[in-house]
Amino acid sequence: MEAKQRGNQQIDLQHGESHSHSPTYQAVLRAGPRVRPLQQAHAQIVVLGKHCNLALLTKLLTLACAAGSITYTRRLFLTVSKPDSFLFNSLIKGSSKFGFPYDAVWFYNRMLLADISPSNYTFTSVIKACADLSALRLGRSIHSHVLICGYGSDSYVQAALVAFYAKSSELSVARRLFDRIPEKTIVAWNSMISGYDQNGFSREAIGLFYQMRELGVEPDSSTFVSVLSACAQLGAIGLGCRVHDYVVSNGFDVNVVLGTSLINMYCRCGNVIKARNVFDLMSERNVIAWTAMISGYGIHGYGREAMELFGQMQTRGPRPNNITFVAVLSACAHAGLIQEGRRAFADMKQEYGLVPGVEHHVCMVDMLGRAGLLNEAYQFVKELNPGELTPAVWTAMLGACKMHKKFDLGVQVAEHLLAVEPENPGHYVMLSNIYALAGKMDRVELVRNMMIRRGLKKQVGYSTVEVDQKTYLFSMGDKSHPETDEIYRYLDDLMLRCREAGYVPASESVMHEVEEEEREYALRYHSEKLAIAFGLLKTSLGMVITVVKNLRMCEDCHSAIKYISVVCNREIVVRDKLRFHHFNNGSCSCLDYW
DNA sequence: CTAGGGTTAG
Repeated sequence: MEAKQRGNQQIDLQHGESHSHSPTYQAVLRAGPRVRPLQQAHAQIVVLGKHCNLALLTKLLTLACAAGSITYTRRLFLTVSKPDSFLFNSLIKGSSKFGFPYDAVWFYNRMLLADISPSNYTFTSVIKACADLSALRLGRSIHSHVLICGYGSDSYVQAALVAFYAKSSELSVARRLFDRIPEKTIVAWNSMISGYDQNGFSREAIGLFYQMRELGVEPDSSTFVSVLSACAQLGAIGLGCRVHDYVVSNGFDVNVVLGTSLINMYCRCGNVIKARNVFDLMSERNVIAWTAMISGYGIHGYGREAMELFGQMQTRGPRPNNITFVAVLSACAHAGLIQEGRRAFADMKQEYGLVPGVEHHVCMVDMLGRAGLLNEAYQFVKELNPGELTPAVWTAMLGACKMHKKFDLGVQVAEHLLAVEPENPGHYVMLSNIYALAGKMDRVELVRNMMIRRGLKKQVGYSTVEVDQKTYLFSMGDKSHPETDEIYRYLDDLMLRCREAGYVPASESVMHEVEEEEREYALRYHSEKLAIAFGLLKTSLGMVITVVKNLRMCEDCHSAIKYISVVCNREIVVRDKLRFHHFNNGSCSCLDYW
């Protein structure tokens, strides 16, 4: 064995190739993360009989992985006779870093089979792979390997574990682990904050951020990204602006990720102008940044601006991808840009070779349906492959039927949906609304009863409004607020003034409320009306009121708010589940098209 | 002989 090693070394020395400056090693480095040049370098290695040089092979394999060819990497790996821990660690890290989590796990298993002990470095990478796979069971067992091998207090491993449990929706486990870390690194904090954010617990994410600040821990750009995302979800522009100020005044570099996060926050908090400012100032803009900005215009109904930016992207920006086209098509749908939408859908397939998915189909049906082109929308649906006829597509078709009062087709579609997704309360609500519009009140009652019998409840609607950087939450008929009496009195008075100005409340028949109590409160006290009343009470003239609602707005509220904007002479902005409505002087930016 | 980890955007 010793003799053999020495022998190899002698050969290497002969060729002068035993260290990193050898021509072969240089050839591998020059090849970089590109498959073809790597194959050539590999050929050279084989020809020179250097296929036993592990250092060389490790570099080659790492680059093959970085080149994105996991098949080539694996093929090369099988030619290595005695892989060592260094090679395994490099491979596991590379596969998990470059998006091959399955392979990372596979290499990890090979490592164990080869009886090579994993190190803390091994664990960080393989745990990340488990996180990417949301592979809870596997991750748990690797967690126990960690403890057995004595790496339970390695700070890198701990942060990776926190992120892993959070990504596997085990937030309480993640939190318990996090709490037990005596010296929390900034990455541990970030893992927990982003864990909350990614699971929709925006308030918890922000709460933990405040806790971290109180302990004097300095945030970094990754912290900001998660906090801004939480602000975006909540519509918390106050905190969002403060984070932005902090970033700028402390000289943080607004990199492409942070910039995109800011764009998203400003767009979803209602300030597209500031979002565009950030976009224009960014030194690097990738496809995600462009898509975020286009999508931002889209949700505000600024279809022209969205298409203008998309045009620029096509001529001098990064190549649009599937998600870009979701943003483009939905912008077209919200703004009624039918020609542009049809064109984009065709370009997506023909010019860019992209395959439309469910979301694109939904956008198309939605776009055509809203515009009243019901036949074309229906034709579009019928031309889809059976596998593409998802409930989401039918739901879009149903929305169009309801909007344009296509009774027969609407009932047909709704009944189909009820059969496929009997547990989705939204379908019942739609069907009952369609019956109500057709004046078939007995049917309305029937659907309502069916819903009750199946124990289904309409999703609870709530709205939030920010006053003095604090957000207040209201739900329908809510009386939990300490100033409830004042708010209700003010709202009643306000609606009276709206009626005098010509507002006609929607008839009760079009409202679908399951509980008796809800019916009583429904019209007058929908959550957005309460939130707006509170906002008007607490802010001075000239201040814009911004409300965030978790569901779509009903037509009655939409009409009422138009009147409120007149009688109070206020600009009111409402973000509903899908888009923004800017109410001013009695009209809405969506032009009643939403 | 060879590097070095975990967190972050649409």
